Amino acid sequence: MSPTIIRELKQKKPFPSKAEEAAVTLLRTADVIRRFIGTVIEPHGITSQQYNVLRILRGAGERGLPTLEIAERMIESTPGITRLIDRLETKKLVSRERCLTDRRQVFCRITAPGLALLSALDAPMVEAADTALSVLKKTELASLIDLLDRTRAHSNQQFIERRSPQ
Amino acid sequence: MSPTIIRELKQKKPFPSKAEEAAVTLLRTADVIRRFIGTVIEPHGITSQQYNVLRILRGAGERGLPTLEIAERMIESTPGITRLIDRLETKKLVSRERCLTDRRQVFCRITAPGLALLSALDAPMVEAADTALSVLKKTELASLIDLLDRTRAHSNQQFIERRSPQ
DNA sequence: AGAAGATACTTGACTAATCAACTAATGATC
DNA sequence: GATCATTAGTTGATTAGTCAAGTATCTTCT
Repeated sequence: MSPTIIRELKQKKPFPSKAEEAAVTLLRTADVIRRFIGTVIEPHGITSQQYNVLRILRGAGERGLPTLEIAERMIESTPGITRLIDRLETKKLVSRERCLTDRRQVFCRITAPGLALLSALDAPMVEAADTALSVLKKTELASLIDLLDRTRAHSNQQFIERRSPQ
Repeated sequence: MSPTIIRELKQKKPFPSKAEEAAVTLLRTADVIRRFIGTVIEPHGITSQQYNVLRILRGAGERGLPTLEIAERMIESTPGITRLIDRLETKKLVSRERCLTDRRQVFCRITAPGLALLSALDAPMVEAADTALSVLKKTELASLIDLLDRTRAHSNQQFIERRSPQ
């Protein structure tokens, strides 16, 4: 019964559509979470995006991953993946090597300092997420995840169709 | 029963905490929605952030709003509000005027071309949001909004406490 | 009234994101 | 096996975002 987002953004009129209200609510909530998580990551000298890349590379293990494969796995997609990784390489947190079997590809690997940095962030990150979402009960958390998963699957499909209509 | 986000990001291991999974899911879903909405707005020559400012100013009416008041109402907060509005002024979509009673403040108002641009976007925006969220039933939409509202309220509080601990 | 503090921006310097070419390597086809 | 298309990544130019410091104005408190 309480149109929270309307009060929060000091809107005079209610949203014409519930879907639009949900979209605005989703974007604003994500922004709050993003900034909250940022306060955990950024004091360690890397951005959230760089953290994301390191996590992906840790998950990928010894072999590493080709550059664009990393881009595809990022939480927030970015066309600037090359320079993002340039900065991580400058900080000695990742290393790069051209692939021998397919010389177009460049494999990226996380370094020991990179792994150490991630280790230091593991506990604080879990704690931050727990804190941010601790208002929700277990079942609510599960239902939030489910609603978001379905929304994402569907709107991603719409996004793809809109960009490349056949 | 399906850990969608794990498959999607090609993670090998499940998330150690449900809260972390929810946070990642939330951020990624917001990113998809943001890009989807971007495809509607950006062909009109403005960014999503600029669109957000115009919407706020349309809602504010004749009197307009002081610069920092706009920043507070934005969906995604930005410290670069001055230059964001500079760009809108250059495009003649907003006008600015120093307040006479408090000469520190600068009131921003949306111009006629700004209003026209918004009008052109109203229907497509509602449609985009509807499309993006059309997988969810009415009750699910309401419950998503509720879960997000509560999450945001709580984590925003945590964010504030963490930044300025007394 | 004059000083101290708070507000409301603004600016400068720097970093990062975006888009559109561009190169190099590979694969597919005739 | 030359040609065309595709893939993988890079680079350049432009735009946008971030953080710290600065200026002007107002408020409060002696």
